[in-house]
Order: sequence, then structure tokens, then C-alpha cells
Amino acid sequence: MFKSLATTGKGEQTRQAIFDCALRLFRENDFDSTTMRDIADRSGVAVGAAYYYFSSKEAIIQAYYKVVQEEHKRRVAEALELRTLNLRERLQIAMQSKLDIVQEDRNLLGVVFRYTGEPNHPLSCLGPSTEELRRDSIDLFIYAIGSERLPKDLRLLLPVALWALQMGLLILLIYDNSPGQQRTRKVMEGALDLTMLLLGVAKNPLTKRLRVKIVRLLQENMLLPDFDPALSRPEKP
Amino acid sequence: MFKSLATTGKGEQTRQAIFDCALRLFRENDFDSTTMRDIADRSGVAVGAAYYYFSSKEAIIQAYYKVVQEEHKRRVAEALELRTLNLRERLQIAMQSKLDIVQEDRNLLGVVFRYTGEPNHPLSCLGPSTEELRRDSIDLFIYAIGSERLPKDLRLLLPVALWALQMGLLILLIYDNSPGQQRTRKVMEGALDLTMLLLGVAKNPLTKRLRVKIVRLLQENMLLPDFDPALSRPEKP
DNA sequence: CATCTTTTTTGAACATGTTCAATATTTTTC
DNA sequence: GAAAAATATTGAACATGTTCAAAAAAGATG
Repeated sequence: MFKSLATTGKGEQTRQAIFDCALRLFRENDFDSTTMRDIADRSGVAVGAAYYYFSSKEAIIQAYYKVVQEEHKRRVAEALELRTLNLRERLQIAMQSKLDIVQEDRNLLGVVFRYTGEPNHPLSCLGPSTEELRRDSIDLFIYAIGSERLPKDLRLLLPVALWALQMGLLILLIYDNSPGQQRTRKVMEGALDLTMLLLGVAKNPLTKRLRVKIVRLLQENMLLPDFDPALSRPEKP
Repeated sequence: MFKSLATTGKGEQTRQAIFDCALRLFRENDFDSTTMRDIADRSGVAVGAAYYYFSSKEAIIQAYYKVVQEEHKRRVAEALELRTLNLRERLQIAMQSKLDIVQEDRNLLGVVFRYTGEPNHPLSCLGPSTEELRRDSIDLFIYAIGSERLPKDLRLLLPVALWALQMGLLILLIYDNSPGQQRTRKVMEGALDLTMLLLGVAKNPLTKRLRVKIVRLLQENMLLPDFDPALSRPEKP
């Protein structure tokens, strides 16, 4: 009943060929100066075929981003299962590995953000159509946080905050022309230092009122994923 | 020596006609489904003329955003000069008036963010080509903060933080389908409350070390406008 | 295997952003 | 006011993302 099973059916093969060629071309030249005709030619198919597998040129980038996400999950799981690490180390791995994966494709990455401000666009990186990807991304941070002892509200807040930080770092990475994108790495380190520091402070009961204020503001305005009705999952089955 | 003086030369007149028609059409339908041919037809000129005045379709949106910015400056200046207000009130006016101006054009606004992730694009809202706009926007917050008594580092940090907050609120506004976009307004209020609260805390000398950490992190990585060499202005003439 | 159904592939046609050489108009110069 | 220079305008031509009816290939059914 599902599309393309394990065995690489003919269709899946073409899809992959188109995807691979497209990525190669995007990397050699760049997204905008690569035409769908280029992609089709290189893949040895007609333009129509490319559209049979990808609903638009940008959809190829979305497929790319899904691959990135999978690889990210894989790497984080691998690293965290290897040995026991403290929170700071775990978060660092989560952030770092994402940057590692994506670093060579800074130009492609930009396209992912192209419809940030257009909610109804199927590729809007904040829109409903990408909810699953987003959820996955946040879940990865939840996984990295693991069973770390944290006040309830912080447990709710931290993953989203880290996701937002990651988005910011991706943007920074795109603009970062320092050799090896060291600048972005440094900002990441610094931001994680600050995060740990703030977490320390936040555990202090004196900060309770402030925390409540923040969480309530976000919750009431549906800025925390669990509180978007469309997303809410049964909490106590 | 300058283009188009006070007297509306013929050219400026056409430009304005094209701009007006374009905006009207963008609002009636939307950005993407309005074609340059539509715009040209409605303005009673040939397509080429539209391109003589606007280097691209998106450039019309940039022009729109400049108008918004001007209007924003005007309103803030007007409101702040009317009577003496406290910091919270001043910041609120700065934020609020921006939302007021832009609210009816939530769909257009999205286009402003279209090249966020593409530094070299002339319309990249974080790129070098829009540096002036950004600077203006931050300056407006500096103006709103006025001569409020603040530690030096906060004086450096706050305007940028407010600018970032404003960008976030604009994105939120675009996604906000609550009646009258109340949700965005509430988040704004809440965010300003928190800002004031944090400012209060930050004035406490005990937070000095943390503040220094934050400022240094941003400065070292050129994330504060004054420290981008390309931007630096003589500070002590 | 013959037939029917589904999946895949094709490529011409279309829509629309953009360019540009040619033309017209306006402004400047003397 | 005529000639020259600068500015404005035209619209056909181009490039490229996308669509779609038709054809081909693969798979299912009997």
C-alpha cells in the first residue's frame, strides 16, 4: 500500500537519479542558475519527469532538507549512545552535528528560508506544511536533553528555545564568511555557555515567577508546539 | 544634481503611478498572482517602463517597505514629541505603530523576507544591500530609548534586541490569524513587559558579568552593528 | 498470452519575469 | 529655436518554471 518499498522500483531509481543530479548541479553552480532543463538533461529524462517526482524546483531542496534531518538524527543518536555525556556536551553534539552536515551547502540552505514569510506556501519553513519536520527537529532536542533534571516549565521551554537558536545559527552560517565558518561555531559555543549559565540561574526558585510569566506568555499565544491545538497529542492516555 | 526634485517631474509621476497601481493590485489579489503585465496595463505603460523604474517585481515591495519605514519614523517622532513618556510607553509606541502601519499588508510583508537566507540577493533583508534600512530601523529604537539612564552595555544591546524583537513580531503578525491580529499585539505587550522586567534586573550590578559575557560574544562575532567595520562611524569626533 | 490498469515518461505549449535595441520625448546647451 | 544630450517608453524576444494531454512501459488480472 505504501509508495516505493525497500526494493528500489524503477520509479524510485529515477527519482533518486534526478535528486542526485539536481544536488550536484546546485552545488556546482547554484540553485537559481540551475534550470530544470539542466537537471532533466543531466538525469537523462524529460522535464516532465522531474515534475512527476518533485512538485517544484524548490521541492527538491525540501527533499534535501529531509535527508539532512535524517542524517542529523542518525548522528546525534550515534554520538549519544556511544557514551554518557553531560547536558552541555549533549546539546553541543546536537548543534554541532547539524552545522557539520549543512556547512558545505550554505547556499542551498538559503532556499529553505525562502518562504519564511508566506504561511500558505507549501515550503514555508514555519508554516503548517512543514510542521512535521519542525516537530522532528524539536524532538531531537528533547532527546538530547534526555532525563536531565529540570523544572517542568523549563522542560517545556528549553527544546523550543534550542530549536530557535538552531534556526538562528543556520541563518548566521549562511552569512558567515569567516574561514571554515568559525564565527558561527564560536557563537554556538557562546550561546550554549549562556544557556547553561541561564539554566543554572533558572533552577533557582527565586526565578519561578519570571519563568511562569514567560511560559504563560508563550502558551497563551500558542507559541509552544504542545499548545497548538492542531498539534496537541493525548498527554495522559 | 539629485534625481527628481520637489517638482514632480514627468518621470517621477510615472514611477508613482506604477507604484500605486502595483500596490493596489498586490492588495486586491496578491503578490505572486499579480503579473508585471497587469501592473503595466493598469498603469497605462509598457512592461519595459515598469522595469525602467523598478529593477524587479520584488523591488516594488522594497520600495513599499521604504515607505513603511518613513511613515514609521514620522509616527514615532510625532507621538514622542507630543508629550513626555516613560521608557515602556516609548517602546510600546515604537513597536505598536510599526504593527499598525503594516497590519493591512500582512501578505505583502511576507515578500520582504523572501531572501532572508540569500546574502547576495539585492533584497536579502539581512544582507549588505539593506544595511541602510536596517540601520534606520535600529536608530528609531535608539531614538525611542532616548536619554534613559542605562549601563553602557545595555545601551548598546537594547536597540538591537528591540529590532530583533520587531522582526520576530512581524513574522508572527504574518502568521497571526486571530481577529485583528490580537495575538501579535498580546505577544508584543508581554515581550515589552519582560523587557522592562529584565532591564530592571540587568541594572543590578550583580548581573554585570553576565552582561559582559553577552556583549562580548556578540561584539567578537560582529553581531552588533557598531562593530561591523563597514558600518562603524566615528564615535568621538 | 491478451487485456486492462496503473505508473512512468515525453515534449510541446504556456505563463510570466526580464532584457534590450529601437524609438520617442524632454531637457540642456549654445 | 535648432542641435545635442539625457531621459523615458515601447514591445517584441528571451529564459525558465510549470502544466498537461498523449504515449510508452510496467504490472496486474483472467
